[in-house]
Amino acid sequence: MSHPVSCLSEGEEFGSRIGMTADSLVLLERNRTEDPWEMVETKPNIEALERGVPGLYFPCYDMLLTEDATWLVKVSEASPTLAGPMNRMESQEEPEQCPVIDSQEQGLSPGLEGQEEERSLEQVQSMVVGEVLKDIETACKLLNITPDPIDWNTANVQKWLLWTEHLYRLPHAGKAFQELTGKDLCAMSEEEFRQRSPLCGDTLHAHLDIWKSAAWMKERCSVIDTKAAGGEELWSEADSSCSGQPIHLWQFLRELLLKPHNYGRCIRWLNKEKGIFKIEDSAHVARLWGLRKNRPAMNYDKLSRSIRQYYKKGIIRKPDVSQRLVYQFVHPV
DNA sequence: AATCAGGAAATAC
DNA sequence: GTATTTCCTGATT
Repeated sequence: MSHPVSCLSEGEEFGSRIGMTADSLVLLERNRTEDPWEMVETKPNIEALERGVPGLYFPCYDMLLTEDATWLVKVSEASPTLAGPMNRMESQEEPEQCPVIDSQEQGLSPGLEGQEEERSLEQVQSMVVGEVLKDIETACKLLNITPDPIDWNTANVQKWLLWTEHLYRLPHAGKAFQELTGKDLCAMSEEEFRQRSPLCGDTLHAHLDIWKSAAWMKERCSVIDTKAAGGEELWSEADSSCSGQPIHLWQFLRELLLKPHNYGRCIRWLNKEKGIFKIEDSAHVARLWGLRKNRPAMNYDKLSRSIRQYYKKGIIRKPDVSQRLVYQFVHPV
């Protein structure tokens, strides 16, 4: 499974740039799990299958590989939150959102009234792409790196490698890419990746390919959006990842809690209204926090000490009936 | 053995 | 100065 598919018959620059390798696409679904750190088995996890549109699963990949990329633009129109960098807080208010519903609600392709099949296809496509972009954005927040690999410094590259390796249970290959910047990385062919890392170079290359494509899409969408909307209000809902200030632990915990889809197995609400949450996997949460803050030695002992500092500040407290690993936000939102 | 509670000092910004 | 991070002692689950 390691020959790049020359995609996109209409070979304009859009298409060829967007085109992902066959590897990338296989990776997209093979390796996605709800909680990367918890991954025990590699199972296909495409929600389309679980939600009962089996017939559309494979065709959508054909489309990804062969169609021109106008649907990507539609995605950007349907999901303005994807357009600007880091500004999709609002869509994450709904923990278990369904991208298909999203698309319908936001009026995806209103001009296709008669063509149910095409419409469904587009829904699945936008869903898949949306999920990928969402994952990338999540990873960016987590690692505190930019979505576009071209901007990465050597430290960012190492972080990404560490993350990707951990995410997909790859052998550690960071050393082979030690002194490379994102720019270097982006310029490398799949072959060069394999030379650096015979074991997983192709996989890493494929993943980087996905990131590159996503960044390119994002940039294009934001250009379109800026033209259309005058570039205003894209930054209105500044979240912790673009506010410039270093993130606070309580904010970070809130972010994890906001994404049960991704982190529900390591931290979850016991009572969202009261702000009571439970850390289900202390080591895991600590690892994520350490990753975010560049503290490789972070552990739950230290993380919990930081939480306890919040007691006297009135940010977090122990619930009335104290339970192990259970805390409560003093001011639930 | 893992968590919890704080004091105290170190560190990053 | 703030917000942790690091380290530690002792208590609790």
